[in-house]
Amino acid sequence: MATMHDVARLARVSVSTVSYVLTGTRPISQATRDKVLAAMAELDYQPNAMARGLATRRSRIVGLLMPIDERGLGATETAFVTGAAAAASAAGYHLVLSPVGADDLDDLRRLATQRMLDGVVLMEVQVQDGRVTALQEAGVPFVLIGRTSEPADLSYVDIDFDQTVRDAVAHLVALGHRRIVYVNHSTAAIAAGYGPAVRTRDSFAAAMVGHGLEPVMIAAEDSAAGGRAALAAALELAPDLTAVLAMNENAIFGILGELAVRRRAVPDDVSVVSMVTSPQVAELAHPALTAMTSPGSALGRIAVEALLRKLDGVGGDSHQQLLPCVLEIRGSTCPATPTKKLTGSGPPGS
Amino acid sequence: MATMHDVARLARVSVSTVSYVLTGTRPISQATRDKVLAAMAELDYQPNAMARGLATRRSRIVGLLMPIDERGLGATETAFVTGAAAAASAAGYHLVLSPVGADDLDDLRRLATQRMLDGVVLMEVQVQDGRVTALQEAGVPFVLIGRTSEPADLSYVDIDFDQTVRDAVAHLVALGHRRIVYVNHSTAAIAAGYGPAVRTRDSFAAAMVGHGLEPVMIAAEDSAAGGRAALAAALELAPDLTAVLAMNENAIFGILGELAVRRRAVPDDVSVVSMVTSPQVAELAHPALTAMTSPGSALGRIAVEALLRKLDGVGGDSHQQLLPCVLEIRGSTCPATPTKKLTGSGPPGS
DNA sequence: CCGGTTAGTCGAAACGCTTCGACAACCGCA
DNA sequence: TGCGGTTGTCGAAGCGTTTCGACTAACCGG
Repeated sequence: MATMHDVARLARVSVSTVSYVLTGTRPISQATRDKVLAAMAELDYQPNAMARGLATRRSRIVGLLMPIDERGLGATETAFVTGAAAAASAAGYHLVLSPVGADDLDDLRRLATQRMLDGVVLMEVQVQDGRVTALQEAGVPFVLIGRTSEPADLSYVDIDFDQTVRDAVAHLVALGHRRIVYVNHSTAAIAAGYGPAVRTRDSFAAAMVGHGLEPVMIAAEDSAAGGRAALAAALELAPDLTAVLAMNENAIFGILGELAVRRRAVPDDVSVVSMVTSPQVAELAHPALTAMTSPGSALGRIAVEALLRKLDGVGGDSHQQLLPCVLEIRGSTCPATPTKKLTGSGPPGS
Repeated sequence: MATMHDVARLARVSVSTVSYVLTGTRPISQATRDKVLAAMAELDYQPNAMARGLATRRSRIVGLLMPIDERGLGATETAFVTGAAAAASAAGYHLVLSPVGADDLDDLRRLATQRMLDGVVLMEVQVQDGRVTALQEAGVPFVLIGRTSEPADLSYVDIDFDQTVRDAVAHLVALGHRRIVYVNHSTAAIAAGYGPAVRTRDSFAAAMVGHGLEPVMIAAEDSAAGGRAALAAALELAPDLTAVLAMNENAIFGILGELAVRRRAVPDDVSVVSMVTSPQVAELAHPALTAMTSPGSALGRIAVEALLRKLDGVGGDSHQQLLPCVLEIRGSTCPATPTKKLTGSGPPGS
C-alpha cells in the first residue's frame, strides 16, 4: 500500500502538496499537479480512509438504520434503500446499512459514539422511538424516515398519509362506492404507535365523514391469515361493502384469497385499493391492484440529502417534508353498479 | 469527546497504561486498572474508532455485499443478513451492508482498497462474478455465500442444491408421483449463470433419471405472470403432471393462481413443493406450501465466522461448506392417487 | 548477596492523513 | 522604487490510538 509519503517522494514534492492536489484546498500549479497525479497513478495510490477520517474527524460514512425482521424487506423499503444509497454515493459518501432492531440500540450507539458514522438516517420510526433519544444523547446528526409523535424540532421526511388516504377514498367515492372498509395493521401495531397505522386510521375516518359516509375499519394481523380474518370480520360488519381500502401489504393477499373463496369477484363485486404499495407487489395479484404507490426512492434520496446538508452545516434548522403516494389505477377497481349496492342491502347499508 | 489523554491525566497514569487496560496486551495491577476504569466512567470515555483503526490497521468492520434490486429482499436473504449480523456482533465486529449491484463495483472497490473494510461476505454470487476478481485484486479477504464455477481455492458456504433437489424429488416420488415438472428461474438467469438455477437444473435431471423418470423442466420469469405462463407451458408439455417442484419464489404465486384458474386443486390434483423457501413465504399460500426451507441464518453466520477466522490468520486455507435445505411438509403435497393420474391424460387439460 | 526473571509502568515513535503558519517569488500600482 | 497582495510550496504540528523499548522494583534460586 503506497502512502502519501511515497507519492511525495516520487513526485519530488512535499506531503502537504500531495494533500492539496487531492483535496483542492489550496492552489497548485498545473505542472506540479501533473507530477503528483503521475506519481499517484504509477504507485496505484489509494488514500487511507482511516487516516483521513482521523485527521478530518469525518468518516464520510452515513448509516441507514433499518429494523430488519424475519419477514424481509418489502419492495417499498428496498426503494428507500436504493434511493438513499444513490444519493450518498453521488455526494461521495458511503451508505452503510445497519440492521438494528428497534430494541437493540447497542450496536448503533457504539458505531455512532465511536465516530465511525457522520450521521444516520432512521427508517421505520415509531411514534415513540427510543432510537431517537439515543441518537440525540450521542450527539449524532440524524434524519428520520417517518415521524415521532412530537417531531417539531426534528428533521424528517415521511409519506403524506393524510393526503394519500384522502386521494384513495376520493377515487373510490368517485366510482360510486359508499360502503368502504378500511383494513389497517394489527391493533397491536396501532397500540404500539406505529405511525402509518395511527395516522391513516385518523385520516380515513376524517375523509369518510367528509364525504358523509360512515368509516368502517378493521385491524388485521400482518399475514395472509390476518387478511382472511379481517375480510371475514369486514363482511360481518358491513355485508354490503363494495370496496376495500387496505393498508396492510402482508394481509392483502389473504384478503384477495378470502374474497375469491367467498365468490366475490374483484373488481366487479368488490373494488380493492392497496395503500403504500410498490408496483412490483401490485402486479403480483390478479387482477393487478389499483394502488397508492409509495414515493420510496425519493424518500430515501431526500432523507440522505437533508442529512448531508446538515453535516455540512448549511441548510439551517430542520428539514421536514411530506410526500404523498400517487394513485395508480390498475385492474382491481371499477365503478360500483347500483345492482351490487342493492344486492347487499342488509341492515347497516343504504 | 474525552480522549485517552484526558483519561490518563485524570487517573494520573500514562496514556499507554490506559491503552493496556483497554486492550489487555500487557499486565496491569488491579489498583491502577481500577483507577483507569473509574476515570473512563467519569469522563464517559469512548475510544475513537478511526484512531484505533489507523494504529491497528484494522477497522473491525466487515461488509456484506448484497445486490439489491427493486424487488426487495426475500425472507431468505434477510435471514442471511440477520445471521451474519449476529455472528459479527458476537465477535465484536460491525457488519455493514453495502447495496452493491453485480455491475457497479466502484463503491465496493473504494471501500475495500481504502481499508475501511477488513473483509467482506458476498451474497448472490454468480457463476462468473466480477466482484470476486475485483476483491482478489484488491487483496481483501472474502467469503462467498454461493459459488463461482471454479471455487477450488475460494472460501464459500452455499446451499447443497443437489441434496435439496434429491430430497424434494424423493418426497414426491415416495408419495407416488411420477410426472413431476420442475419450474426453474428464467432462461436468462440460467444463461447468465445464476448458480442456483444451473445447479438445480442439473440435479433435478439427475434425480429424476435416477428414479427412472423423465425430467420435465420449464423456465419461468421471476414474476407472477412468469409463473402463470410457466404452468401453462408445463401442462402443455406434460398434461398428466401430478406434481410441480418450483425453484422460483417470485413465480410460485403465479403458478398457484393459474392452477386455481384451471381448477386443478392443490394438493388433490397437483402437489406443489417450493424450493429454498422461508416458512414465512410458505405460509402465505393457501394451503400452506410444503417447502424446502433454506438454512438462511446459519449460512450467514457460518460465512461471517469463516471470514473472521481468516482475518485472524487462523483456520488455514479456505473454508468450503454446503448446507441442505430441509423438507417441511405442509398442506400442498399429498399422495398421488391413481384416479387423478388417469383423469389428466387428455391433450392440454382434463 | 548477586545475576536473572517478571510484573508493572512510562515515554516516544509510529499509523497516514490534513491544515496552519511561514515564506519566496512574482504581480501590478502608486 | 517600494509596497501590499497573490500564488505556490514547504515543514511541522496535530488527530487519538497502539506498541516497542526501556526502566524500576520486587522476587527467586543459588
